[in-house]
Amino acid sequence: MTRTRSTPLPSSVRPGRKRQAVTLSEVARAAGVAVMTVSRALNTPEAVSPELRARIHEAVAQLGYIPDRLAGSLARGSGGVIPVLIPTLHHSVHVPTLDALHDTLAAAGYHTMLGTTEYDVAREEELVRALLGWRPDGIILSGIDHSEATVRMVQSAGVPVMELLDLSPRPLDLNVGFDHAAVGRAVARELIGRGRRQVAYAGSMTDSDPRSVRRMTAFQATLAGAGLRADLVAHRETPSSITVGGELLSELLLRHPEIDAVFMVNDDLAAGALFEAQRRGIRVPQDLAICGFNDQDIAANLNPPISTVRTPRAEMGRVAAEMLLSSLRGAAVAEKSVDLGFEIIHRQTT
Amino acid sequence: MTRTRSTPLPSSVRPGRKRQAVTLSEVARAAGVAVMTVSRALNTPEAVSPELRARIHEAVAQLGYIPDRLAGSLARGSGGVIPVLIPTLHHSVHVPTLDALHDTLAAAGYHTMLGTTEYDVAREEELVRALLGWRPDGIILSGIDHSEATVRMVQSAGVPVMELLDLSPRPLDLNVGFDHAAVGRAVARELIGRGRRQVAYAGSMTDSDPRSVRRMTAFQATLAGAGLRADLVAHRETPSSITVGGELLSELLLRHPEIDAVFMVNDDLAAGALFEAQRRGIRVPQDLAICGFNDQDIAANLNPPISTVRTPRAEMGRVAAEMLLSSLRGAAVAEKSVDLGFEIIHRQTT
DNA sequence: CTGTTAGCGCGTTCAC
DNA sequence: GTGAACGCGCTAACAG
Repeated sequence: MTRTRSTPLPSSVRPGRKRQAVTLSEVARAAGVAVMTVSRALNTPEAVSPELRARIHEAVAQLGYIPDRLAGSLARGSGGVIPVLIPTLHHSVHVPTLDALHDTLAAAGYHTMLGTTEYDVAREEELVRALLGWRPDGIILSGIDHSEATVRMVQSAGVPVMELLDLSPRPLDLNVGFDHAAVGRAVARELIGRGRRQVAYAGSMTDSDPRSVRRMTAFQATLAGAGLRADLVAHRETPSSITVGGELLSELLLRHPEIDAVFMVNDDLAAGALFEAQRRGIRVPQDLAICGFNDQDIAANLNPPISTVRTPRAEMGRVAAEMLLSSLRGAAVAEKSVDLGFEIIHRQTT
Repeated sequence: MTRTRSTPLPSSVRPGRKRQAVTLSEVARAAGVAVMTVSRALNTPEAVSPELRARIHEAVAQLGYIPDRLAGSLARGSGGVIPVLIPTLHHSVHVPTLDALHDTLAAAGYHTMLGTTEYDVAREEELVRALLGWRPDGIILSGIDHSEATVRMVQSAGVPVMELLDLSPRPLDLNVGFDHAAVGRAVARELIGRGRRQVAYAGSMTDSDPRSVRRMTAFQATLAGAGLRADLVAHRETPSSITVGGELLSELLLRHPEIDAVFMVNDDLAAGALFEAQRRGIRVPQDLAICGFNDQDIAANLNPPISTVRTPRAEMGRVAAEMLLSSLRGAAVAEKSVDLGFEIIHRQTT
């Protein structure tokens, strides 16, 4: 019994599968060469004689052949996809990171598969399970808080794993981010240092986002350590926005009219708080200091410009992608974990 | 000659391919059933007896088996990926659209492959060629301006094609967007109707973004049609931002101090222009009317709130994904092309 | 440099 | 309800 049919069915008549694309063997037939030669002409052109190469490329163009990456990846054992799991797209904070990630990976020929966890470890686990099915060359996770199953899966996937946005004391593999607790401490100290005594905290996703929790906890601990109240807090579980910022300040003012400073943990919240203060005739920073977070475009441009914390949002993406790529190239990555830091930008609202 | 080896090599010793993941047959062996039974237990559980199903699921959990989607897709003939090509991620205007798209597709079990064209049709063509290699179930393009090769490729891919963000007189297949020329006309008429006579236009990516070109051209034509100057224009080929908005207004004021209105084609530009006007003591809207575009968070919240154009950014993503999905389910889509419209939001800057 | 052989891991088909 | 064979489209390994 032979495996080659003397008269292969034309693809249009082939039963079952709904595939119709031009295949390698059709190109081979058109060019009058073996399948393998076409494969080589496409993947390692220098290994094929110029004449054949020309004939083959002509046939490829003629037929509009597009290599099947499913088949290629299956045969090769891996195929150039890298899942990127970011927290959310309902808000644009993570866009610069995603952008840098995608840019850098795409430039190296990798395809990005997008997933959003919405700050839910169960959802992350489900996504990881599904995406690992594509036999990715690497995987990029957000944060350092994962379910046990997630950890097990990515560890046994046998590919580089990047944990992004946060710093882990014990990374699964690669890790790029900055220290969110340190942000909380630094901002608290900054506000205290400038003479504030009734210091409030306002944020969104403070329950579900572990990084947010770490910032807040450290912030409160620092206040308490300085003998100040640490319970002046308002928060929402909705994405942040200018509008929400105004509402959070109103809420704070209603419950604690005595506050003289507030850490609004995102610049859009800070902007909203600033506008609300201006509507109420509260002088900023004289009556109330406002500090934002992330150093987004809006912070520097309002009047007065808002003090904030510069975070390495794009850098994290770029550096993470580069580390993953060099790990993929087999280079031993010197630093498995890198802290990209942050910086308090003092402007006119504190 | 037989195709089955009596003693198959353990995967760890298998030469060449660097695959290590647990396979169906390993699960089958562990559960003491045939490969096909495991496949069934996973894909059509009702076709397998409860006892076997239980044994199989146990083995799956035990071994940490994750189905290989490359192999599955290859065998099945298609595999649940949908490429989404958006213009750019260097700016967050397109994020709500991408978010809605991804959300809706993910909920239906499809995986999103991300591509950014950066307003370059050659780059779009390259991306389409590469992404079509994954034998996607559908494809989502931005805009209606493509290279001939792109058109040829997507048309012969035999899958639904969505053109998003703009309206085409002759869609390749599915189409969701709104009329950008109509926006230009409407804003020009609005400004003229409010008594403005020296009406300027300022935008970014005005050369490379065809939708931007259509807005500007129609805007200018409407001014000219009303007997007004249509050459009061400033633009940049960089992404828009608050800072750039201020710079564009400065440029306009330098060259044409007589302007009494300006259409800043993005809300961040409009915000920057407003701030710049405030710094210069120019009264808005008395001395200068400012109209933005996109109705982003910032527009409604500044003081004064900025008049703008509400565009259906998230709706486009949702509707497009839903249309694609119903097309995928074989439902004949009633309307191949849908205009989601726009709305001028009059606030206090015009 | 070119062709041949033997799978990659899974689903379809058709027997039992 | 279960199993065996066969092929999806492509590439690694080995001949020639």
